[in-house]
Amino acid sequence: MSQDRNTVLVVDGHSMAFRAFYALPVENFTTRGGQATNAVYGFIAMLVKLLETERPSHVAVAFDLSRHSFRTEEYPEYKGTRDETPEDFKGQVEVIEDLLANMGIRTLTKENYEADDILATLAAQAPRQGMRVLLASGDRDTFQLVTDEVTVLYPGRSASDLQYMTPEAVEEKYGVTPQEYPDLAALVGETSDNLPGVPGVGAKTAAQWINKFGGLKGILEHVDDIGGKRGEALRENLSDVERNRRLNRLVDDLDLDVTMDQLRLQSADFDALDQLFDTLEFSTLRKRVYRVLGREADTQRASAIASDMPELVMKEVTIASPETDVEAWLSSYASGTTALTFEGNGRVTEADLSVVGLYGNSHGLVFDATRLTSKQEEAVTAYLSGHPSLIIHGGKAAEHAFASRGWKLPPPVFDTQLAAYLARPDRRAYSFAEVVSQFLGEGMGGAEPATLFNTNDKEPAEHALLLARLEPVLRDVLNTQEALPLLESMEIPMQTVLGQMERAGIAMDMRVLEELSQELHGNVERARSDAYTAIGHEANLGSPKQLQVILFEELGMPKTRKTKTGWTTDAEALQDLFARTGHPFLEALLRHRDSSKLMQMVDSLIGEVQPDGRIHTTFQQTVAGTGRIASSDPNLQNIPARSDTGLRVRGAFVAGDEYASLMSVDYSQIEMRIMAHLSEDQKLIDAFNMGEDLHRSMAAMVFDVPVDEVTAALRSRIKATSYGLAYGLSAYGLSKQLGIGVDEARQLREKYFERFGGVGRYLQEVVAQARDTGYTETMFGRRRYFPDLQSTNRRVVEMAERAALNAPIQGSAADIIKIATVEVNNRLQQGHYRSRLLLQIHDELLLEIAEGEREEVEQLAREAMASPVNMSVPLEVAVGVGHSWKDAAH
DNA sequence: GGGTGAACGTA
DNA sequence: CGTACGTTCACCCA
Repeated sequence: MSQDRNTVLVVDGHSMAFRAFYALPVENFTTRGGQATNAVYGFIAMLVKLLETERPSHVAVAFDLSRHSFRTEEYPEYKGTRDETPEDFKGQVEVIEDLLANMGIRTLTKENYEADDILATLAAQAPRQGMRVLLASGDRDTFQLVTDEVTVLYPGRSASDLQYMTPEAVEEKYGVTPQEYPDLAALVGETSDNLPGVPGVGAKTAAQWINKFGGLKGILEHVDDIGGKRGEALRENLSDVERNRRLNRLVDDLDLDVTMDQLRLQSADFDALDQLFDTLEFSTLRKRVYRVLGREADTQRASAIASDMPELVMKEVTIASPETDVEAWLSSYASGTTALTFEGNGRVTEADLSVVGLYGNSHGLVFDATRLTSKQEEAVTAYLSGHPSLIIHGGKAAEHAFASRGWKLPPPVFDTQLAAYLARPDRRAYSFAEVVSQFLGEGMGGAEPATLFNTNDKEPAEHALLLARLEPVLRDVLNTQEALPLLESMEIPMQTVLGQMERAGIAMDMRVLEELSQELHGNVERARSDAYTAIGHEANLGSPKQLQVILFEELGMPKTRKTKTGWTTDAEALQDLFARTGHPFLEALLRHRDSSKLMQMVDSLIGEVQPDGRIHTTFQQTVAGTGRIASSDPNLQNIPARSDTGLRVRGAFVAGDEYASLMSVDYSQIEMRIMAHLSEDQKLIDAFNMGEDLHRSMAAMVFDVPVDEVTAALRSRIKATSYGLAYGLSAYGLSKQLGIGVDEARQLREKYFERFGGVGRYLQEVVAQARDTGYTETMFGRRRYFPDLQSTNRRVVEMAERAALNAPIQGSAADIIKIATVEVNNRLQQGHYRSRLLLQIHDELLLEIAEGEREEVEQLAREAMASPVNMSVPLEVAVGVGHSWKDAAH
């Protein structure tokens, strides 16, 4: 029986600590004694995160001994441009070494060599012992070490946000293989190492040459064949390039005086760690460190249990040729649950399918969808129409890709992408590689030794095997979160509907768009020339930097609110300046902003119209932490709805030729209703049940006046307060929003909570529970985790608190609409209506209505929308119908 | 060309 | 110093 493979994690200590040092503001990481701790904190946080997510069996941290190495011997200027090590950084490395020693983690150094050479040596050794290797380094030279067995974790935005550099990732980013990367680096140069490259040659050109001539060697052989300025520059700098290549080659055969076994995690000295953490004043990080160290035993047990499960293996992979009996393969091996992968494009407007991989019953099949015999193609068609139980990663994209070859892919029984999203909704990406890495703890190439193939042909089937192995792991995770019903009854059905909506697209009236575009171009030109006249010269009105010069230097206007880079020139600030100065430039500028923004939107919409006269957006099901759907390429969830001109854009979204009208169905105040239900605040529930205007009723309650005496001003104050609260608005924010004093805003808030005390209690409770359990939950059990609540940075904590308090509200609304969307679609299909869903805009569904179906569909939609859940307040729905989206508004 | 910040549209 | 998104532009860097 095969076990989980051992994994060794090797960290370049100096470079990762340095990254942390610059990523974390030292002001927030200083002990009372004045000792800077930002690098220590960032480094340990990064390490703990890796220990948690990757569960390596072996760990080592490599350090440079000094700046001096064999590289500086050859080239004394190596890394010569680096500034003196900052004062605050010194000493932190020693603290890190101290911590590591007491955590039971080996540190490694080698006289005359750099830490990266140690990484290279271990990366060469470990795979020979069947181990997987993770290298954490901020030095791009390590990319040359990447293989199927070796992944480099390279810091992104923050030190703990690591990119997984697999062979695929390196190739995608640089256009060359990991082995060729140092050739590229030699040509391009590395400023941080003081290694100049060929002037005028960037990564693009370098990759081009490498691919054309087959690496640096080939380039040097053909150096005279390269024309142009760049070729000349290359010839002039050959010695630099060759030197760069010598210096960036990592040494992978050092004698390190340790065996792999000595890199296993040793037992920690908790007494010593206690003392260290006390002086560092880390409390939350201490807990995380202890948890991950103490959990080591549990991990072993868990993997022991896992290895008791029947192991999925690959006995044979069939690469389809014209002679292959695909039908026989499918009936032998794909009658049970089958994992399916594909290569191609899953975007609806450019859908395309090339290679397909299947794994079922210990056997793999790979076929090129473009080269099947008609008999094989029919076999696949028949198979898919028999409702096979498929495991897929990202079913919507797969469905589009298969549709491009005329195949109808059934909804998967398990979608690992959606499952990973439900398990951890705050990750920004759910590529197959990342999900495999996170939940299987393996790199993409890291299949079982028994199933390790080196030929690329079999890769789709190997991936399908990984997919099959992923399924029970994710199923288990969702099971413990009780989120399996969310996957099966909400997300997977929703995915199918989203796919249908994407394929349907929405018809555009080009005449309206073109006319609007022309008019807006005119407006922009006029506003531009008015603006130039007002200041007597031209300028780029789209450049905040130039605007700041004009406003605050030339015109000497009072300074506005600060941003990170200067002073804001946003619309609100400009309005304010206009009110104070009345300068005509401001008026023209505001007009220009408005018109050009709209112009850009209209022009980009025109460009998005497909040959069928419709726009096909892409709905993103795994990007919003709260569970909402997002729309992109183009985003149809932010089409203007307020200003008059903006509304004319909505006038361009129309019913298609075969249809009679568009119908908009939306929930009224769904988030407030959810607040009422979840908080069980009787007064708020009463306000809804009064059946009158909600904000009016609430205002009457707060200000203690009869409903018909509520003025528009009072009503809008309460409306703003209500919505603000669901977002965690402060008294300060409320005062700004309403244009009243902070004291007055605070009084309003207090009065509000006097009347609606249950709401305040509920909101506090949500945050308290999030702090306690680490997550919030929607009405349907969708979780969102809030690790930032444990941050030492007050701002970060407060942001997390606001997000936490909003998550169950926004998330429950998202759940309800998902159920309603699926339900509307089901009823439309069961009733064999031609009318169909086109868009989902958070609390609104837009439908295309066939002639004669309007009334029945309205009835059906109303029922479906009201059905998802029984709450203590009714779900109210508003319906509008018209030729265009604008006309369908209500 | 890639990444970031400002600004702004929606719910 | 209000949540959740996506897009655009300018700007800075390499």
